[in-house]
Amino acid sequence: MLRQVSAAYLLLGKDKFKIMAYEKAADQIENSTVSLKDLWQQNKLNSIPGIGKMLSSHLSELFQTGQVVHFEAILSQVPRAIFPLMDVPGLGPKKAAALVKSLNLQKKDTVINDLLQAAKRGEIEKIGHFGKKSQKEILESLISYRQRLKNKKRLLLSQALSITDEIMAYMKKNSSVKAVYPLGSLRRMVSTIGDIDLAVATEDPTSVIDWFVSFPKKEKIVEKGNAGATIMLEDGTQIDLRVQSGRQLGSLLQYFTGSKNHNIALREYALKKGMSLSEYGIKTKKRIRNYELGIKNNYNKQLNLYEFAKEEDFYQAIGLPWIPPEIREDRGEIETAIRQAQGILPGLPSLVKLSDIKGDLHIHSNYDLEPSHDLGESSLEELLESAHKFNYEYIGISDHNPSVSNHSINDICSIMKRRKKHFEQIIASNKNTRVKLFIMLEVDILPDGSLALPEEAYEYVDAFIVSVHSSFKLNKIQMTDRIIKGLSHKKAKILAHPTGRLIGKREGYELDWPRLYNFCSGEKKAIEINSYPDRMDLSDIMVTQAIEWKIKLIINTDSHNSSQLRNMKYGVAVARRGWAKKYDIINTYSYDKISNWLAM
DNA sequence: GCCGTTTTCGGCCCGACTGTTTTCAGTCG
Repeated sequence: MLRQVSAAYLLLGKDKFKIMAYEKAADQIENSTVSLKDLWQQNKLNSIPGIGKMLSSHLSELFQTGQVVHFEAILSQVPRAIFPLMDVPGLGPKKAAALVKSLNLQKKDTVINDLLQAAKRGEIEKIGHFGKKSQKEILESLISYRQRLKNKKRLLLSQALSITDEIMAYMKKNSSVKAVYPLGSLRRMVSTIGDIDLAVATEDPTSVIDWFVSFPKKEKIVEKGNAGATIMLEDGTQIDLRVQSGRQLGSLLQYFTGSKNHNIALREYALKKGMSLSEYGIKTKKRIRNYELGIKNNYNKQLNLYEFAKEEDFYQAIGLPWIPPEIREDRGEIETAIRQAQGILPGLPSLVKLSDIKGDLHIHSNYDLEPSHDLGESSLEELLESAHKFNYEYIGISDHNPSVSNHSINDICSIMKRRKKHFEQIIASNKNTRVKLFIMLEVDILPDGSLALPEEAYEYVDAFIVSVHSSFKLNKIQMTDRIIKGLSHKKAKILAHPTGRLIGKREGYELDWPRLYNFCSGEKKAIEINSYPDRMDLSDIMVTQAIEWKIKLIINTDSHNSSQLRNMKYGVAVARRGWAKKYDIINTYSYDKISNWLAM
């Protein structure tokens, strides 16, 4: 709504900075880690930067009455049909308004198709300031927009990384390419990736750009210039390339890593110190001596520009410590970095690293205990061997519980007993590894909150994980009661894939999170960060919340195959994005320490 | 409209690319 008002203001010729203020408020709300409605209820709307007296009163009105009289008055002065058009790449408020007016497009529900037909009939090129090329571009953009709406999807991080490997290998074949870096949301390790951003250091930009746009899997060249280019692959994925000389690489890496909001906030901060930041370096109004920037010999006299080959030096020049890419989201990292530079604690967190991880407690083996869900594909021996390669101290095998409908209580207990014995024999005879084993289980929490197995069955496990695999549609209260009840068993230590989301397929279920956090915090239950690429569950923002509640977190892979143990890096990425430190994550603990916790 | 350890007035991130202009406007990230 704020964006629509902003567009309307633009068309009505209002002050440019008022328009920007609305855009900024919209950005900040989108980027906010707390719900706007919660803030409103606490009367703290203007705790969001960019929302002041006026906007918070408008938003209060929205929450109270469902609409804002002032917004409606503004929006009624522009044709509504422009707003759907503004979602189409290449069309902004001005072009959308010109098209709607000239072609008399009134109906906002059909405007996309109406414009498409008009383009096909050749009516756009007749409008002033539009030409043949614009018409062609708009037509193509409309078609691909409709296409993408149909199979609308962002890439999973894992998918994006595999495409990126391919194109990076291709780029490296060009001898002018000195180095190539995956940047943007990829470098920040966001769970889903919109487009792929690459930077290349080179002294011969033209040849590198020509090479890039000749990538074999390219569907079309979206744009091409002196500084870079954009191509689109067959599946609609866009790849942006920027090229620059090594002398300016530091500022390019910084700029192209983003996020957009981080960069804006950083530039605003620097500007107050008289420094103007860009991907090329830093410009200052008056000549600053090198030592004031903390850097030597980086002043380019011809361009009146300070250049930085290293990203660390770029941050240092602004007076800040280097900020890890995963937390560059304008969620407080700049303020924290400023405080750190002033010697005020706590500074930026020392984020958990992949090498800190000492084990993985959510792994499915191929031992057939006749479960209601899927078995794993690898044997315990294979899993131990894989864990050994990662230098793990321990793993936990958390197979799905035996199906209840097909077995009597006695059957279940004998299956569980057999499995325990089988695992213990393997461990006893396995001389190849010192990886220790926890015999665990992943137990369904049934809709009424009871656990799937009878009490006697838990005698044969060290501890177990609980999770929800059915009845996702319970209401908030029922679902929260259910999970808390399930977690209340003494041996239930971990809540697995806590939101139940499947990225792009299923939203998480309704849950009273503060109540669950409070329970887990008090009862010392751990919440899982599930590393499975389409789960990534908890999300980064919820990791931050859980840490604020002093909840123990554990990063598991939910592997169904020994090769999936390597997915741990995705869960670690989520944890890092949520500002998790080593000791927020319990599988950084030694075997003894985690063993004690499991037995608690 | 928002915001403030140099400001309650006077600023507001910065640059690339495209198409249509004849020096720039619109859009994007």
